[in-house]
Amino acid sequence: MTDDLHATVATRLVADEQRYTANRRAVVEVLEAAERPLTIAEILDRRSLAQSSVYRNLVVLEQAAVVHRVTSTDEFARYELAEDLTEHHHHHLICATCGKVEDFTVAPALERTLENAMARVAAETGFQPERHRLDLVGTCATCGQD
Amino acid sequence: MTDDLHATVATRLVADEQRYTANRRAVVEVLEAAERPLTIAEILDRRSLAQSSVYRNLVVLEQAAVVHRVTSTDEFARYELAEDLTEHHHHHLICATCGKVEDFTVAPALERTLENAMARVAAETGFQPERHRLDLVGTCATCGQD
DNA sequence: CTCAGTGCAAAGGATTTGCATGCCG
DNA sequence: CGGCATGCAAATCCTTTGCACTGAG
Repeated sequence: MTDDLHATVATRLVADEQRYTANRRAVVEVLEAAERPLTIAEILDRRSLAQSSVYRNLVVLEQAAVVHRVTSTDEFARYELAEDLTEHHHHHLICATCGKVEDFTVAPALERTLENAMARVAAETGFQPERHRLDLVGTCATCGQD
Repeated sequence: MTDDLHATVATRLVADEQRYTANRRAVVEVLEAAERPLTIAEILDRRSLAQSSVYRNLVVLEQAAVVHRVTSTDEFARYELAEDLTEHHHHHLICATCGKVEDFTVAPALERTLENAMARVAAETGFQPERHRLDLVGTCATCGQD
């Protein structure tokens, strides 16, 4: 599974005329090991890398559709592996207090309903939807212990 | 309707021990006139106000539940009037290319399904959902004209 | 009079970029 | 060898803050 992942990443980078360097692999490994989207600071905590390289490589990886950028309520950008590189489609629980982002999934029936709604919107407006973002914003278990 | 709006805003601010000043009213009027969430720069374009006052007043207005902060794919924060001050609950079409945010609504049945899903997640995890965020990310009509 | 709100300018902090060096192809 | 990736440090840019001033109650 892991080998598959790196092979796929390499393919996507090559398709984008980019190399799969050691630093880029390091970033992918960190995100693979994480169970939730990580901030740049969290990536740097887990691997000793130059900050600017992480920023630059995340741009490259996002452009090659390897990683996905997630926005929370705070000012930090967070990154996760693209959904089609991991097991499945998921959504986010966003803590309005601390900004932490956790993953969750919903029933397939609801997903299908969402897809239908997206298609309808595309038909009614000039907007071309690529993906949907269903997040729950609230208070995480940790911040809720007051 | 407009008078109602300002009366409600005033009430919320008073409840938060804040005044409804001319600058704050100006911000509310700008957001009321807009048909989509606006960036700080867009607010400043529409009214001649000190940048710092806009930032500070948006903090106050958000805390009083008068305005709501929306995150897009770009680095600019966007603001809109709280949903319960305007006609109805809506979602956002977010352009991945230019960051622009437009409003849209979905069928009530889908909304109810979403509410149910939220309640289930709350029961299964320690997370306390306050609201949901269903956005469609894609390409807007303008950026799609290539 | 008092104190919150305002405006200007300077500071903060995440992110980006310039440039010299290193390394893959 | 040539060119992209890297790392350090400096620059950017959205946002926040310090401070003196104004105005509402």
